[in-house]
Amino acid sequence: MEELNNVQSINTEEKKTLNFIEQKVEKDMAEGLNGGRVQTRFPPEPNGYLHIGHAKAIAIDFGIAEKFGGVCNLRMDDTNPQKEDTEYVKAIERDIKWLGFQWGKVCYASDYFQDLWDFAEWCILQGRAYVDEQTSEEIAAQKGTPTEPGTNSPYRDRPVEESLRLFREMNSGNVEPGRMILRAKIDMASPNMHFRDPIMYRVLNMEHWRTGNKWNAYPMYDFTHGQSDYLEGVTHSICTLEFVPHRELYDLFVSWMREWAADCGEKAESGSKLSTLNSQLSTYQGPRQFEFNKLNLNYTLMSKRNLLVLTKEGVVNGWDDPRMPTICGIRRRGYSPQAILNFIDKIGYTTFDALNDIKLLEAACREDLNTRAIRVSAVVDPVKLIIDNYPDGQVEEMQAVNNPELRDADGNTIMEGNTHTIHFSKELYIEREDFMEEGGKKFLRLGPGKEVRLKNAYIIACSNEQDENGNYKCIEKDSNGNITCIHATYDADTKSGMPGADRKIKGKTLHWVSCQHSIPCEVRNYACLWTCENPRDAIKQYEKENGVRGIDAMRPFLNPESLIINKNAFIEKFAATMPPLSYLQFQRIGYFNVDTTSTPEHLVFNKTVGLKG
RNA sequence: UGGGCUAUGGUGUAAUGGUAGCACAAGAGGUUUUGGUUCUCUUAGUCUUGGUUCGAACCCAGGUAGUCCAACCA
Repeated sequence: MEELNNVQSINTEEKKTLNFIEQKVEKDMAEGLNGGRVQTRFPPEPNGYLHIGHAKAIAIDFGIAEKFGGVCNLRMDDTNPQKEDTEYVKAIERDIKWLGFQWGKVCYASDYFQDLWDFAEWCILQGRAYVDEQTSEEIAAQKGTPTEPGTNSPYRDRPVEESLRLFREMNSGNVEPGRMILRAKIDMASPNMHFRDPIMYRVLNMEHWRTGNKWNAYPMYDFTHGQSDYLEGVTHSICTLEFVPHRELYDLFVSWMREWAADCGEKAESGSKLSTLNSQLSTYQGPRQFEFNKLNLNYTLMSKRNLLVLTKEGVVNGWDDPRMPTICGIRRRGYSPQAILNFIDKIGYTTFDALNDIKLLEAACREDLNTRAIRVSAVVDPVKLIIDNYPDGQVEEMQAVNNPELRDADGNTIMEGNTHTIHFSKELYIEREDFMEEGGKKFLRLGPGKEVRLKNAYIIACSNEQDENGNYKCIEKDSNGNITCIHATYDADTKSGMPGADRKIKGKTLHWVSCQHSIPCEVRNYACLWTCENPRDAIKQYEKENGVRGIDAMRPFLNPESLIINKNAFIEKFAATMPPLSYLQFQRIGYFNVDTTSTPEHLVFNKTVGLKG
């Protein structure tokens, strides 16, 4: 009985973690829909780089397939040859792999152009589609408004044969773009605007990067997506909330396609697509669309169109600029795939249009990097510290732990293979902010009369002796009063690892590097690109109020301090051996990543995120 | 002002007619050779008005607020 209870509680526990889409999938499987099969797809348009919003879609598309033993295909939604390019395909594939997902196969909407064409001809023959020869302005005017019904096109009831002839002509290359389109005959009075005789095909007379010159007329999204899902065998077609109004049309076209399969499948050559679809009619009910809320992050602009402006105008240095919300930008910034996935898991999938706090992403990042990052010492704003009583020219080698979070079963830090050598000498650099002449009681770092520990080294102290002018003897200053050098003495009995090192002191432990044994490096500090919480809305409003567009509407909200380059930092030698994209923690400062442009001659580090507090 | 969708602490999310829980953020304290980590604890919530019900965050109706839809884009 107890066992039974345990099993039950585990089951309910698991159920609790399912989001509303996963619950629907689970229910469909339990009911044996589509033969209990699950298939999803991730369908980017290859016209730009993937961003963290896509990561949310990727996580659920691939995640559901993984969770329910199905497959997820990567499908390039390439129905618009004027915007798409092969250059993006590779980047998309690379980013998905980096996130840790694996697709069943890579498909292209353009793979289905012939099927779509045949289906469209069938629709014409059924009297469900017609060629309209009006201008786009006329068509728009007839569409009505959300509050007023539209009116029928004069071409709506033209003979089927005429539509069929003109449709074929649309693909001949002899028809000017805009001259005619193929429309579905549905309902010009529908409250759903997408039902007012939607456009199925338009003439572009343009070469497609995959199909070349074979096609001159190309299908629209609404006449492609559900059909591609159906032709591929997708069961659950997951997309974002703005496609909710499309769902009815999606379902309609899928149902037409099933009719098409039933109608023409018998006569079709056996083994052909149509014949296969016909034979599957009873076991494959067809795809259904499910929608979730897309990712909105505060202080972040997500839309591809706007990101393109930022790169073109040189506001950022390319798509992989560490300030960009692109997957490649975030990767270069130093986020781990797991950090992104954990964040996505935390914000969840709902139908509420939420604005997520970027702090949650940063928290997820710290949480993951804490277990992953190699601890090193870097001094980003150096001031010289001389240990007066340390022998000139002496150098000591000490051991520093790479990652204290690497623990054995008892919770103790594993030391074996988890340390690296550091060098201690008479002249060191410490952070300027770690010394205060008048720090007060709460300032637990260095100052006259104060004692601190140098990480992995010795306890040191500054004397509070003053000269005849009342100046502290431990501080050297330039003519402007800036501190140029600090003097301290070390307690030789307190070397890290020795018994004397256990001495408790009031001061904190400071990081440091040896002047002679550290390497100058460049550290890039990042902040949000935007000064307002919701740049998308702010830009939109500014565009409206001032009649400007693009970059001019963005400028007022750009953070001038989103990138601050510091070329005065020093880092311990060990860090110079780290390859690009290594996860590091500069102790007491934050998480940093080796930039993709970093070389041993010119070390560059990107600040991923600061330590908490 | 037509239709669709949505509303739970500061933020995000759970509770699927039966004890409003979790994470982040914020605050207090302990531990600590990172003012990190970790461990305690605290603060704070069902948009509104009705209805159905023994019982409503959940179902229904109205209101309010937000959001999406009138591209030969996806």
